[in-house]
Amino acid sequence: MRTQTARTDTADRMLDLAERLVQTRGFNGFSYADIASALEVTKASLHYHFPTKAELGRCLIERYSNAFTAALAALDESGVDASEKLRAYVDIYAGVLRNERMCLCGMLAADYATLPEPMKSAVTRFFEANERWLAAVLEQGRAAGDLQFAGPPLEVARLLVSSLEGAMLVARSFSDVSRFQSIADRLLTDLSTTDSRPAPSASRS
Amino acid sequence: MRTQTARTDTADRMLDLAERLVQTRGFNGFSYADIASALEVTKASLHYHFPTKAELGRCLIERYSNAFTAALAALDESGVDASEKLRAYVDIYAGVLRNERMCLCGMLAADYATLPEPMKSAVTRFFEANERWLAAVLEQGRAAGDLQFAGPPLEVARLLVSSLEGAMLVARSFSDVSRFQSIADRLLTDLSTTDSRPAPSASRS
DNA sequence: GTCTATAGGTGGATAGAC
DNA sequence: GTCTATCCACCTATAGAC
Repeated sequence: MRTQTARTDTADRMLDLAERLVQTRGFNGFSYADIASALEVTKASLHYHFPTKAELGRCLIERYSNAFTAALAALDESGVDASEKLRAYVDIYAGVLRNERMCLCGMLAADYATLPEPMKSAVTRFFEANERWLAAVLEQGRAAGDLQFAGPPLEVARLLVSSLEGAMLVARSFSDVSRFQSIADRLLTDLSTTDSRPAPSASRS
Repeated sequence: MRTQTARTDTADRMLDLAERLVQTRGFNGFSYADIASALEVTKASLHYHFPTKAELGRCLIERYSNAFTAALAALDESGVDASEKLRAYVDIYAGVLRNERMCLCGMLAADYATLPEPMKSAVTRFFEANERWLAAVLEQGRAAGDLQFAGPPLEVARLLVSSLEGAMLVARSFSDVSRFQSIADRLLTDLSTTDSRPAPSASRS
């Protein structure tokens, strides 16, 4: 256990700011100088904690992924049903957007071609972990009868991750969280067993 | 009418390459030097045609939006039904992704916070134009009975634009077009009147 | 662990010749 | 319309003192 050092030490404060800068401006849209001046330290001090920008980026994804994993695990332990889990999952995204940020890994997916290799694989692993968690929730929800959808849960999970990332991306450029919320609500409604959409009019062959 | 000058003049070749660079690396992920060396001209020559990077970016969005508008207008004049229009719309996106690119404006939406003002408004106008066109197609398709969905067409249009942008973004990081295609197919199926999904099991109150 | 100082390179952009 | 040459601000990164 940590003794008496500050709750947020220097490296954490650096990561906090770097994270916000990546989420708002992209990995190629900020510099060590931006962080240094905002925290009133020198660039050299930054390089002491994070020798290269690639290493800083890798640490950012690691921390972000761990926080996400922990949040999803907490949801699993909460004992709520699948549709409530999906709602809570969407709320995580909405919270990021309310801070005028894009998902860290969604932003890095845009910068993907310019990223160093360790960051690339960390980004796709983030998406895969999200998809796996969602697929499990979807499967559980369908079995329990509180969700309905056709086909493999993993396919629906991929639709959800991609659609939510895209909804954040577009909504942020309009500075309009309700654009995201409206899309997310529609996605969740389509999975709900208590919606009121018209029944399909015909089956094939 | 253009006389005997080259089919693709210098400025067009510059735009072609700049477009590809933005779509793959983002607006902050390339430089005038990248374009100059690839085309074997000097940076000064680039600055003759496009005085600033902001102006180059503005021209890129303008050209891209015009091409998109023309493609959608051609679809309108083709006389195909709404669901075929949606399929063709998705195919435009798929073609971009097959070239290992992200949608230009989707990429710029990620870079949004770092863009000069003229580029920002051009990006959101692109999204709005897409949403308007899709909303009209959706409305027409629902009236004709070959599409089904609940609520305002504009809401569904926004879901489609955001989801397709997000699906491109994520699929590109996996270098996997089938990831996009599977999501797009599912979105179209959900709008189709000839699908085979299970009927809703209950109506609210 | 933080600093000063600086290396070595690249960014966008301009002047002026041809 | 394209070139050479150059400016200067900024970039990531390092050396070495404290």
